[in-house]
Amino acid sequence: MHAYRTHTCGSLRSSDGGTRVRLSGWVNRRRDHGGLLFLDLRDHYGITQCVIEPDSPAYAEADKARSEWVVTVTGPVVARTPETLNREMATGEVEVRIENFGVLSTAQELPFPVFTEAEYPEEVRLKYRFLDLRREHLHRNITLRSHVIQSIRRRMITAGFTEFQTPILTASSPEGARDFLVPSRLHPGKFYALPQAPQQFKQLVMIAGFDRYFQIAPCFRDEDARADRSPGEFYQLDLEMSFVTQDDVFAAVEPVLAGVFEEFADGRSVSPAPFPRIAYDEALLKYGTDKPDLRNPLVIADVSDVFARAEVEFKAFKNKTVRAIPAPGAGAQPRSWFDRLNEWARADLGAAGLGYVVLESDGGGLAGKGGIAKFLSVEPLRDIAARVGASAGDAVFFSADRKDRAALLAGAVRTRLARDLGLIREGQFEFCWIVDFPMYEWNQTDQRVDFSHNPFSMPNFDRERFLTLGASELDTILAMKAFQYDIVCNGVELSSGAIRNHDPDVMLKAFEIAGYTREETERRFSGMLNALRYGAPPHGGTAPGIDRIVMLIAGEENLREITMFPMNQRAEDLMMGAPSEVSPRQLEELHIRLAPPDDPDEEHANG
RNA sequence: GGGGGCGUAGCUCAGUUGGUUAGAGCGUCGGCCUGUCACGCCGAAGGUCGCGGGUUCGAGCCCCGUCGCUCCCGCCA
Repeated sequence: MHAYRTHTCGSLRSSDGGTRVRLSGWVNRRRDHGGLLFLDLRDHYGITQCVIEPDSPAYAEADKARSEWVVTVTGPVVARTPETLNREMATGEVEVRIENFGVLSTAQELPFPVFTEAEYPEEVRLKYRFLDLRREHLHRNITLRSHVIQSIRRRMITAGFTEFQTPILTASSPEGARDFLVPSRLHPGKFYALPQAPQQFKQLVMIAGFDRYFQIAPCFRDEDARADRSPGEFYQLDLEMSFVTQDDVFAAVEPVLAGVFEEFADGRSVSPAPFPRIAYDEALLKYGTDKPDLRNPLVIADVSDVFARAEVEFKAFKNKTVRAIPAPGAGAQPRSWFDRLNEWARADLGAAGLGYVVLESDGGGLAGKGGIAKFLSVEPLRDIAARVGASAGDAVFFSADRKDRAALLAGAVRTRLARDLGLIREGQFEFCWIVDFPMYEWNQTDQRVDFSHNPFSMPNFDRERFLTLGASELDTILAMKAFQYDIVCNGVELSSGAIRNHDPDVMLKAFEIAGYTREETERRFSGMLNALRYGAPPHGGTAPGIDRIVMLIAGEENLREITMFPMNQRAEDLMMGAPSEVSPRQLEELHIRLAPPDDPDEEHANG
């Protein structure tokens, strides 16, 4: 007989009846009937009911077993009678009669039971993560994560990509998020940084001639957490390709993502490739965000010109950007529903207010009721209705503000309306590319030009003209687009990518426009610029977030549900006790002296 | 750095207008029970009401402060 098991706890069926087997696992539940003891044995693969009677020689030993003890049992597989089989369990048609019983490991009373999916506080779940991971739901999510990554890797390799590892200890980068720093022992006063992304390395891989690179890459950023943003560390499907246009990148990525989502769709539909391409400006206008949820059927329209007309005398909307959001069927909602939305917009969104009008049929025509209806005569009302595709029985909401704020407010209203009215098409994965991001933006506070997103993106602009742009051509500079794109699924930004700037002259000019002198750019990005001067192929790529892909597939709202050992919101690992203090000797070796923030207790103790 | 929510038994939660000894379910422990599978029945143990201060004859409840968890804003090229 095998030392620990001949079968797993998920494998036995009625066809195994009569076989003498050995199982090992955790005691999931213990049901003591006095004259009959049931022990449900659980391992990674499933649960099998084991049973023993008091006259059995092994009874005394088996009777001691408690929840979550690790035990091993030997005995024959017995088909259950029709009255006693359990169709809820995969192994429910059999049970194992315990003839030999051994305890491999005992367990203290658990801080929370692991055989239910009840909700427990994060603090407890994280401190005892190894117990939480025993629970079916989390156990399944983590296994799913592994399968998703395996599928991605297989598809990437099939598509002709090669996986390479890039360094974890690297140099601090001057742009972007805060770095995690690692002190150098050999170089007093100097630090490594953990990579925020392998951005520069993957470009160097292209310059080195490897053509198609990918990596399930760990990334580190010392920024505050969100439900969909881990503190500290996360993984990206990092990829880069040589001799490609933006469309070539899309064509390579679409089948991989669509394929993975279809593989794990489990009845949900996936938007077919090619995914829709939506220009950044168009996304802000129609959806009020650069990461639109296309499961939401509502489309925003600009109606600024309608309120600018002389005949429309509504001062609050004059000289503002006004966006209209349709609310299909909302005419049936009570007044209180509109008031609640208005109050929400004021309190939560900081809006001055949320205008609305309810559309009614008036003979053959259209009439407005409620909200700002009295300011809208038939003509403007009809125009607004036509633009958002609304008709009698619908309502239309308005956001009015400076252009950027009006767009974002309209986007928030669009999302809220679709949720409240039950319009979101659940059970779908709706992908899109957001393209034509602006290369630069105006920094109102500092009165200067900033990079809008990624400073290493190639401007979508004539090269010779770009090199001669003057500071006075601000309108041209701010109107310029970049070969920069995001991929979005169900309102979740999965990745940003770009066709990179592989031309050193264009890069120096790009930074000059953003206020860097030539010398400064040469100094800060010397490694990259140097490499570009030795024959760099045109190249580009993207980096979809693995965690967010798994979140979408698993249908989870929080990264902790799909991460094996997550940190809490304050970037602490409660199980391992990280971050932790280190010994004076370690600090000495690293040439580090601490200067912690003032601690009143400390002062008191010293004083 | 800022804002919202939460904090009562190991866990999930109830706790009225401030009023006697702070309760229930699950879990744990003990007893009974031969077909359960969320087994059932009986009993027991288990509490710094997050912490500190205040108001009051009296505080889980009211006030002030503080800590922790969480969600959001800032931040995340």
